[in-house]
Amino acid sequence: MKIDKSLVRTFPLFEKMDDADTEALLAHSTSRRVPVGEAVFEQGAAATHFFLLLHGRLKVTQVTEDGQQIIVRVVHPGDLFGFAKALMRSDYPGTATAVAESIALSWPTELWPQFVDKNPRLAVTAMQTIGQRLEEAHARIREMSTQEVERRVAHAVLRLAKQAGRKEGGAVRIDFPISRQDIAEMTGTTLHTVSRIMSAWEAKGLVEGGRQKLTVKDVDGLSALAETVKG
Amino acid sequence: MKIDKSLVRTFPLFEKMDDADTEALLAHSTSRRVPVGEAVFEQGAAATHFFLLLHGRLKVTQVTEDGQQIIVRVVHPGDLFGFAKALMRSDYPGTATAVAESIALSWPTELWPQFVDKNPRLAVTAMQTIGQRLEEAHARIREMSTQEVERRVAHAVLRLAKQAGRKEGGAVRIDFPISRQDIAEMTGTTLHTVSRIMSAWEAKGLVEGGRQKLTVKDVDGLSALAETVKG
DNA sequence: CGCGTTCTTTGACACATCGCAAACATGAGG
DNA sequence: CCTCATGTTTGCGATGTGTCAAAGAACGCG
Repeated sequence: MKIDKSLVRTFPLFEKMDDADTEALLAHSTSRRVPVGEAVFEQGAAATHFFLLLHGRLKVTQVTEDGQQIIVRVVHPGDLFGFAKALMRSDYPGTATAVAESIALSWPTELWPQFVDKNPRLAVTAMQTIGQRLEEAHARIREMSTQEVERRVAHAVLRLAKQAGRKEGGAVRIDFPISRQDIAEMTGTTLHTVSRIMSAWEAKGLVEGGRQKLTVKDVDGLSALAETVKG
Repeated sequence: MKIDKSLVRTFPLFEKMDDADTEALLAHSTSRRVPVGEAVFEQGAAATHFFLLLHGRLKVTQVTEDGQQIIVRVVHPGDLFGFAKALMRSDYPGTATAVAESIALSWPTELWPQFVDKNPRLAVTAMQTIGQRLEEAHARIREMSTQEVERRVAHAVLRLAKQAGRKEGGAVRIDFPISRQDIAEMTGTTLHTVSRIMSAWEAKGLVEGGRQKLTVKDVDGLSALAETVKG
């Protein structure tokens, strides 16, 4: 799979890995196409594989006991995901669903220890990733504890713009279909409130919305809003 | 230090470790007494050591850019804490402050790799711990996204009762000084709201409060409240 | 033992946000 | 090209929670 290899090479994770090792890793992988709306794995299922997203976009969601859904994170190309086993879990804590046509590589979890053994760098990266995720989670808790909805939404949108933004002139378009509902589930609010807020922003010329579309027209303006100390 | 060793032995972390290894670990450690209000380490400081709480109780806090504080977690005896380096971080993400007279063991972070090497079980436990923490963080995000304050507070109190509860007849007293402010910072609300809620609970006979004191008198009742689907 | 600090309780009020409901827009598929 | 499903906008009323303010209670310290 030549295409895979050259693509994989562009990811930070494999940057410092030599060709032989990369090859070895890929040799054991299975590539899988995931159409929009389909899940790579479901919350609670036995964690049989871990994954690397080659192309596309996924959202990882969790459902609460009483049926409400939240988006835990968005998976971008180059991200490792679903490595529950590295954390000594036997099942997936969330559901990973494609929001855009995606391609993912997968490995059986049993292979994880070998890989780590053979390539300590992988372990380090994995640790860093997990550390980052923990930090992100805490940042989100901090936000939800102390900030009003508008600022939270602003942060979320800016984050998306940074991670999945596509420059279009002075504006940045978010590169995959995302609904108000999605943003609401990422920020702990309702789609109604998100819609209202974004309408206001649109009036101010900060963003431009559309059905499952979102473009940030004034990054600085939105940043200012996100950082504003109330009062 | 015989006392340390026999105490340490009671912790799950060392349960399956043989005496020689335990001894070796302890040999490199430094024991430190932490009076109430004092910090073991501060947010942003270089992560020079990692720790094990022997006795007492700590709270780990973070301050937001605009000065608000949140409690990230409570550290109980037997817990490993401050191992930022295991996550490839060079500084501590939060501040650990004693809320009760405490004793902690510490090791230089440089020793971490050796320990892990020598005792793989430690690595596994550490991973599990981190996994748990990530999960807890997500659970908290879920709660904050979907539940009203009263349920969140109920959950927080029940968690504390489980982790730091001391049976007193049918009731469970939380075994360290905790203020309404603390609970507010754990649940993302204000001390006023917490106070109001707990007054209501007290009227219903669910809990009994006092200055920095809290006793759950009716665990089942409170649990019911925590799980209640609104409506 | 009394003083002052810290923590807690309570009231009144404002307001952000949710819930409900209905109209509207957009894009996909026949 | 029309129609239906899905996503979006908007209004209105209800209300949970934050904010401000002040009094009261508990504890530590001199």
